[in-house]
Amino acid sequence: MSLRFYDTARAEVRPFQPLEPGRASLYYCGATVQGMPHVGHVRSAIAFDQLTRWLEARDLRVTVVRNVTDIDDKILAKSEDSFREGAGGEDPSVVPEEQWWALAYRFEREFHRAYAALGVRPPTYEPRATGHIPEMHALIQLLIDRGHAYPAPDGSGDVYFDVRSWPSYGSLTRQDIDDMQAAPDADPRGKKDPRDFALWKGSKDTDPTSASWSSPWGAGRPGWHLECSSMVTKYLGTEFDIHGGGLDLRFPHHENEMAQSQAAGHAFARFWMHNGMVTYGGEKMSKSIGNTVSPQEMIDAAGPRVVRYYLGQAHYRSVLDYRGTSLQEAAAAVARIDGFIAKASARVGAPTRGPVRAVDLPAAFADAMDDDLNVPQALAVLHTTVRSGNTALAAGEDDATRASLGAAVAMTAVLGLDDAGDAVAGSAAGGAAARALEALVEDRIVARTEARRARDWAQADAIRDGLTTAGITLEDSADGVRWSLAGD
RNA sequence: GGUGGGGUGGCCGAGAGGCGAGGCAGCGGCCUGCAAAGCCGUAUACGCGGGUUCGAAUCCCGUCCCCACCUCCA
Repeated sequence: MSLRFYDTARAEVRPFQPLEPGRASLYYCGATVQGMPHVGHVRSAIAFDQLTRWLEARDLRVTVVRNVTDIDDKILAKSEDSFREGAGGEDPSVVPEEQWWALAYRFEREFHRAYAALGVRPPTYEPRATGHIPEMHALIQLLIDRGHAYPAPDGSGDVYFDVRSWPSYGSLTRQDIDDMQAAPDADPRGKKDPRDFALWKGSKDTDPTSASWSSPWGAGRPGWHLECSSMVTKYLGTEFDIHGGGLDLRFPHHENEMAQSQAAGHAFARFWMHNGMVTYGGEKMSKSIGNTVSPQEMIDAAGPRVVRYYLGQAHYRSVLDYRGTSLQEAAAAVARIDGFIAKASARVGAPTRGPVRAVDLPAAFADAMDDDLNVPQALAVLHTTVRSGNTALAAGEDDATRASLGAAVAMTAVLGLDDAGDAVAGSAAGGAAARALEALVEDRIVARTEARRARDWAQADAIRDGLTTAGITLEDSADGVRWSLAGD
């Protein structure tokens, strides 16, 4: 079977044929950098990182563009708040008297830190909204010329998209404008229809001058949806393969994006892919509810590899409910995989790492990934490989061990576990402290081995218990004693 | 009100007409001086009620419940 993905626009899984043979173009929505990243942001990035890795394994050259929304209402509001008397106070995430652009850039760096820690490879390019004002102006003008946008008649300087002028508005989410529930607090301003959305927002007196750009319709700043349409077209063209993002972006963001791009005459995305939400106690994790867990909290608790495994283990479209025991369970699974990789590498040598190609992977794994990235099923193949590898290892069958090791390492690379943390626990971690630790542990292991040879079990166990208390686990085997740090 | 997605064994989580995915936890065994790790074995699982079928977790009808989106949100 060949590659197939679920396309939100058609609500079905269908075969994926790249627009251009041998290449694929992917645009997915990054963050509005108005605060610290939370787990949901990172899950989305991991999902599209897995997609990218799989497309590459299928021999496609992938161009990935992920935007940074660095100007919006919340960014401006938070910056304004930081100039209030006593701003910040006990909240360490607030920097007093911080300009909006400084705030946006500070959080952009936090996102990069989180992505990097979890092995999300950087996209090919990461454009910022504020860097594409001329492209947005051109698109607005095109929409006005084609009769799908209009400057507000109330003198606000706003320019709106005219949803009633675009018959297929609502088609991405299969909604009829007339059936939609009107927002209770919607401000109609100068809109012809309450569903009309801002392409350009006229400056208000209270806006900082640094957040205002001149335009043919008056000074102002970009509307949210417009940036993506402009940047997609600039970097990937008027038609491209896949547009991704979180499920909550389907409406209104992606609906509006699709409407304005297609109304401008662009074919736009061939596939729309959306990842499921992360919930906490059954409710969507979100800033407005306040039930968020930060990636950093998870990393501190379980290490980056375990967090990567946890967030990437469920199917990307399903809801992922975080519970207190989630990370422990993931840690046990990762320890099993890592334990095999470490022991097998010690026995037959570490496999050479290079680009992973689907044809070199177990067929069942490749089939699962081809089928709309069925990661849970792919993981089952990985675990089965680990089990047979352990059996081969115990039986001293080096060729079989080597085969399982190579397959396991390749599969972890596709899933992105290779870039998150270090696979080899204990020893060789680098650095003076690590070398010192290794020397000390090895010394204790030698002492214990001598005690065991002398059948002095009390002494041998005392040494092992001492190491256990220090968080070091010993494993005896025919090939010698292996040690590892707990939780590593 | 509209539009999507769900309810699978103690827990997580695939599957979508017929050999009970995989992981975690548990139990029994092998291995071990004892452990750890590993291996083997181990489950009247498919929200509820009907129906179709030789056979249904998978199809059909009905019904209950949950989540997301329709306002900023990954």
